[in-house]
Amino acid sequence: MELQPLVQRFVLHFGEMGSRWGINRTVGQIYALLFVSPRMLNADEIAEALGFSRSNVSMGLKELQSWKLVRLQHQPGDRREYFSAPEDIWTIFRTLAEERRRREVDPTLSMLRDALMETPGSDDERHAQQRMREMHNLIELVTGWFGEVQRLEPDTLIQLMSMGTRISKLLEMKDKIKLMPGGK
Amino acid sequence: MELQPLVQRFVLHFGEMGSRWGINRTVGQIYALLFVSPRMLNADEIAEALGFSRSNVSMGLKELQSWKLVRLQHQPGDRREYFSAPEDIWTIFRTLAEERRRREVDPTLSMLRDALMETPGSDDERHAQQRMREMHNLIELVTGWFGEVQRLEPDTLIQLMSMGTRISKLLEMKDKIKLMPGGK
DNA sequence: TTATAGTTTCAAGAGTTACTGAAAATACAA
DNA sequence: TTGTATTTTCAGTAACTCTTGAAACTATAA
Repeated sequence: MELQPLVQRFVLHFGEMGSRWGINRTVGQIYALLFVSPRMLNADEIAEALGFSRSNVSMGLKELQSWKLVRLQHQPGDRREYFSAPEDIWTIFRTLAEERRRREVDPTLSMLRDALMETPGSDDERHAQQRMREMHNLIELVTGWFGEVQRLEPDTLIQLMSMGTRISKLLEMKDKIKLMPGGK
Repeated sequence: MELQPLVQRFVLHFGEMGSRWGINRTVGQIYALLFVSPRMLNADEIAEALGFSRSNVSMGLKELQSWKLVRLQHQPGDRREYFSAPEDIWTIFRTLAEERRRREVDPTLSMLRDALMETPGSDDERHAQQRMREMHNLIELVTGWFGEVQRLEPDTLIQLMSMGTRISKLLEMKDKIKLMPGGK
């Protein structure tokens, strides 16, 4: 299978981008290919299209499975495993955010919590702890909010995001209503 | 300068975390150290505290400067350059988001835009292009929204985030008001 | 100007991660 | 069961990134 030029550029770009994150080139390219592919692909097809060894693709797919970013399915009458990226891009976005939180944010939060439990033994430690507290609170606020917002319907979310900063007007309005006599 | 245990753990954790992102251990540790330090530090102090070579620290600081994550200042009567992380954690958060957008999102968006300009030469390419369009729109929506929201005052932002999903109630309310006779 | 404190660059070596082909394991069909 | 198709593992090598010490450079003080 020869890659079409449009797809080729997309795939190469994600290979490069992947390496800026923790993800390696192979994994980036495999995902990009699955993302734009009109049908499920098996490992041999992927290896051929991208010019990687079969074993490299196997490892890449395993990595993607551990990120829950690909779905595995069997085709009737074919023993091989076929892979695809989810149809809905919001699902992809959510999965990615969720996994990153699990792998990167949660361990950091737990380290910070431990550190905040300790009694500082000096002024410098007291200061350090104060900074850690600020970081802890920021992370909790942001991830907590993110977790909640993710549960909204994509439509509501799009509506919300399309509002941009006008959202702050809405907040002011809310405050006024609260202050009105008879307001809840 | 011996690192205090509390600070030590924090610094090591960020070293590890750094390597999961594109950032290397040295850079992660240097930033962590600056973040919790009660005063500005010079390169020698950093090198000594973390046990890295002077030149390694120099390169790390350069990297951090290119991310705009550290501030450089001279102390009166001292030739050496002193470094610090911004006091306000929201500033740090914003800078990080801004730089990541510039380095990772913008190039991706521009690649996608180019790809969307082209005329697909097959059904497969048409499908690929459709997927790229979905990705493009999602990225534009999210980053555009992010850009706007960043400009809000931290207080407003905190208020907004603390609302979580209750924000959707606010949206419904807005719609009702719009529908009311006499509503704008 | 020269001397010196401080910073950056760079080539080389150390360390790490990616990738491959071969071999082992697994899954299924006959 | 045996045979065959498919996937996974793994040891070795290739490629890449990190780290260092030495040398070059820069800025300031005398």
